[in-house]
Amino acid sequence: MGGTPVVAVVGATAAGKSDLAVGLARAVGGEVVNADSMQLYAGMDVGTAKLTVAERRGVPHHLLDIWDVTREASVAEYQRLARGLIDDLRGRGVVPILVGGSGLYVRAVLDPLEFPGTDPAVRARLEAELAEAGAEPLYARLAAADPAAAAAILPGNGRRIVRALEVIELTGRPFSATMPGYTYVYDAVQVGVRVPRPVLDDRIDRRVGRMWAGGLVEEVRGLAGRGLRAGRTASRALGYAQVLRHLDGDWTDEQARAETARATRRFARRQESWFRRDPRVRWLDHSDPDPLGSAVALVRR
RNA sequence: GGUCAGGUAGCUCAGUUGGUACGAGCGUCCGCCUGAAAAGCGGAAGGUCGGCGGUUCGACCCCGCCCCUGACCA
Repeated sequence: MGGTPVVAVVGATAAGKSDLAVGLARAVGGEVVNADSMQLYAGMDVGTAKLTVAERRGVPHHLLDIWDVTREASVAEYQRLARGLIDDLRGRGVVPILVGGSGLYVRAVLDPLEFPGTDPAVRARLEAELAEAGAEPLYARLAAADPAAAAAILPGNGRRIVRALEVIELTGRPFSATMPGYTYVYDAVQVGVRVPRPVLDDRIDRRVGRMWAGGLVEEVRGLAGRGLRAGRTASRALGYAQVLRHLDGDWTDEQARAETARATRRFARRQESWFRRDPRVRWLDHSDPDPLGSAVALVRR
């Protein structure tokens, strides 16, 4: 604690986080730290609505384009990078402005989350078992080994069951299946950006339209040549997954576009429910005539 | 004007040889989320079964008329 605060701009996709962050950075002497899991990938620009250099208006942006699309994402790795960077910025008296809609990533930075290690071999073995036998037997094993974790994880969620079993096997200790309380590890303030559903849905629609007009299909085609399909995380990104299906002949261009918009709307709902839950988020009122001014006030307190 | 097909959840459609709609997918709303998180998992709310009459102990399923949609014939 102490020193410059860490600011986080959160909210659903297309709500207007990026622009607000740039304005905020210019107003309080800050630099932007990306907290969007997909903008970490180099080459994924159009589909992630990454700000162009011009749109960044001179504000340094960190943690963009640092991963190759073939690499699998990792919250733990992101946490290390982001915290290192934040310490660095604060040391220089710069206000770190974390911006992104990846809720878990934001919490991994601001809250005391500790990620137990991982082991590719163990993981692969459990995943193979999941694919072959389904979640039931794995869940039964988890229930026996760690009742508390099993109680907190739904029986059908193979993904979380596998991770829990992996942690137990690796550490010999129970898996913390529930999030810690809302406690900051830094002096921090989260600014929430949100707009009414109908407005958000409309913005999403138009944004997806702009992505298509802006060459998303070409971007994906290019990335496909650089191994996008082999990227476990990147290949599933909104827009990218759908265009890949289009390129594979499963969907028409129009279907891919419509599916992208639909999936994005659904994603935005999940983001809202994630951030809405955090009582510390200071939401900007949609009708606020001067959202930037209000955000600056929240930061300066 | 005539023939045929069809009118069941917001949408696309199942379904009951007459006995309280077993509905499904999508959408909507809500919740969960500790190394894939733009991922993954779960819950809920929605139906006068086109309208009116009739047959029947009982009709969404049978009969009649009407309305609407589509195709075809004139």
